[in-house]
Amino acid sequence: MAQLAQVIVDVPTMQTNRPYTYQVPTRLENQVQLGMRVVVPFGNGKRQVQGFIVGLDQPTRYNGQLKAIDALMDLQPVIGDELLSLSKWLADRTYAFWISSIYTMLPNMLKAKSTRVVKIIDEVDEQIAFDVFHGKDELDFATVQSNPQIVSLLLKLQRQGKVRFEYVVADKAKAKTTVGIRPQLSFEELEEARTSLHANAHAQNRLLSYLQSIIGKTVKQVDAEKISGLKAATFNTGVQKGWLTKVPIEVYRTPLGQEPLPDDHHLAKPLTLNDEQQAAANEIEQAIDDSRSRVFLLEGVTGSGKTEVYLQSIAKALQNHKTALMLVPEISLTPQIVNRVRHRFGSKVAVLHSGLSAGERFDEWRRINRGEAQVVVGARSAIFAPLTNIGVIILDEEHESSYKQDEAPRYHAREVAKWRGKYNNAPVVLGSATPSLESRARAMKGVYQLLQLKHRVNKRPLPPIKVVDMRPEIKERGESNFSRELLTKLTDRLAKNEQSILMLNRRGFSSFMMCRDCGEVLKCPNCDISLTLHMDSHTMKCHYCGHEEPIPRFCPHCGSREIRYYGTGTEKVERELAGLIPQARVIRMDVDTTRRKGMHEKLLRQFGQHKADILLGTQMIAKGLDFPNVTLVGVLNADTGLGLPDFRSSERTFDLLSQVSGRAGRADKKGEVIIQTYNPDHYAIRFAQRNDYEGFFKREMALRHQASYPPYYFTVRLMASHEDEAIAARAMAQIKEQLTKSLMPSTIILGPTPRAIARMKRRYYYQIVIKYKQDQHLHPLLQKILQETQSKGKNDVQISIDPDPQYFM
DNA sequence: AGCACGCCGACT
DNA sequence: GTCGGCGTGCTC
Repeated sequence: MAQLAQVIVDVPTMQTNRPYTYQVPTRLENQVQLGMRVVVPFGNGKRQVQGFIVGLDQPTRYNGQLKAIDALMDLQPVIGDELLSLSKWLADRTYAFWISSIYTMLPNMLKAKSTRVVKIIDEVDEQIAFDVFHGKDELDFATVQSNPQIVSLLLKLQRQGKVRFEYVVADKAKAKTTVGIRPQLSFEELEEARTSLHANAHAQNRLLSYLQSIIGKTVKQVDAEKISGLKAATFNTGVQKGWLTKVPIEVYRTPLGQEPLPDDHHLAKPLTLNDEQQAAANEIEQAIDDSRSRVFLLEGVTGSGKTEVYLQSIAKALQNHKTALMLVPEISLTPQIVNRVRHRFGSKVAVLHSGLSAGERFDEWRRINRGEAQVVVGARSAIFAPLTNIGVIILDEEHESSYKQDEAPRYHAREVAKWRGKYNNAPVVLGSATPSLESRARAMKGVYQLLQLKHRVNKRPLPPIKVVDMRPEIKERGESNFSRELLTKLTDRLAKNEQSILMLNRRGFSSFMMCRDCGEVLKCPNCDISLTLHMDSHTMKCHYCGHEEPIPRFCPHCGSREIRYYGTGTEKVERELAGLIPQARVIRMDVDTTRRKGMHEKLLRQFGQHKADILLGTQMIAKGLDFPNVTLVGVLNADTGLGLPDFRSSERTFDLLSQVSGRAGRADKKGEVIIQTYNPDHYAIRFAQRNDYEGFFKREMALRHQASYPPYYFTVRLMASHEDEAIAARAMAQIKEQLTKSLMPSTIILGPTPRAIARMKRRYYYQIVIKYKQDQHLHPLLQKILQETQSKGKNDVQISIDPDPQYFM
């Protein structure tokens, strides 16, 4: 009986989200392996698609005629056993297509491009041959697809049997190569060739000697030229005479500034740990030794030396002949941290981040896949690095929301890390100065093991934080982003030739209403969550329960007319600053000034070289920066984030303020922090001012408990969209009915409500938020809803599901 | 996704 | 009568 293979095809729809069975042709029987890419026929006609082998020799219940695999795209599997089962789990967990989660784990280059080509097989009209086919005998269908006239013409020609549609699955995965030189003859034969040379053919004579010295080897031509001192032309002559051949040699693309460091010399030595660090490291290293899949929460204030604990844990894993994976939020994946790891572990390190080109990314991936790199540092998607035998997984800044992917598959890197930790029997270390409430709560329950670093390595106290109330400022001086106090301090730093960092909090740029007199933010009477301004309907809406009210003219709290929506931009602030302190040199860092590749690093380098006095930026400057000459940090608007319709808004504000405060006074000079706010008494700001994580945690937990939010409840968000608002709304109403019928009474269903941006890309969005403690009906029910509402075209309601959403907006 | 099949309106 | 519109259903 013929060998069978189960294949997941690259057709991301609900209907095709399952393996299809194919026959393995005899010629491929010895080569097929799980996790390889294949080209398979799929559907009517001659359509070909890329697929992945996810099973071999499993019985099939399919009664129809099986088709055969056309070709294997790989000699070695591109997904190992671990990642294969992870992909299945991921698809299930996040309600994504299996094929989508497979692609999420792989570099883009492994996604083959499938093109349709129209080939002329019989004489066609001259005019058509010229106009449509440009005189050639084939045509890329994609180039004419949008022209209905040409499309129908081609279809007509197809019916007449004059043209044929063909499919080409083209692999984009190309290794970069350089020219290599290999002697073609034996030592004696080369010697023989020497005798027939002209007496004055010195170069050829030298080439023969050189070739004799590299018998049986392949040398890059660039190196060969350097060593032998010969020119390219001489090597070409050698080829002509049959002395040598040129062969491609695979080389890795080297990202700029990431040239491999040699392993052998002056790798940075481990630093000496203090008692607290040592205690934490001991626990982690013990777990590595014992191959225990324990989760640790490493909670340490800024400057407490978490990174050194990470590095020594990685060293331990390597010592045990295992590999290590370290995740860092993209935003803090700065050369500073990367270099620290690379200087410790040299060429064992592979780095994955968004700045790499597709080719560079593919090469780093291959280095890992081949076992040439044992330490991986990267952002979110690096959690899928093809490491085997992982000894430890580290997530730095585990509370960062960027660990959650906000498009399908909507996975959280922390959850994937825990899965891989379990699979590999390896500990997972979650590190943060301000752990997420979820993680900290688990640590309190003993689900995670809490490791605390309470003291800073240099024993320096954290900089004092002053909160400035902007309400009287505005009253006395009118519109300004700068309080008198902040201006005075900035001028003072300028005089002392010290630097300052100013952060403009861009979170919450969306439109909410706040009173400039009393700081009151307009909230929903039912939900205790800010209302969002909807300009289309001229109303304030609650995105949780759907409550709606007119835009207020007076503050409902103090009656002031000074209630308006809130927000400002870095550019505006920069202009104001130029007017107030014209002599200050300012570097502005936001999405606009850092869009170009390498600009981020360049601006930071300039600031580090003191080419500016003030670094003005958005959240992107809150993390990881370490400039010894910075003695003042100012937060222009601490409270914008508080106005967001998001139950995590306080947590995020607390995190942000804690982070940015750590940027001041890193070295010997004393630092200080100014926080400007309209809500000086808000607990997130108060606790941040006192560096009191513990206090914040307790207070916030109480609020979450009271309002039934995570970590007391799990959440899922369902979204439906349609061009017709009524249809989207109706679909959601029906879904709600289904949910209410089948879910447990303790499960809370909120909505449906229109989303903050109710209309996007000409579609209307509605959402339902489900809060539950445990409900075994939920998962199967959501799967069922997805199946039933499977959209067959843009005329159908599209449903998407977001487990553990980061935002509810 | 892409393609075929199938059932209705305006044309060589 | 047929060409082609897009609703429906299937792809091992």
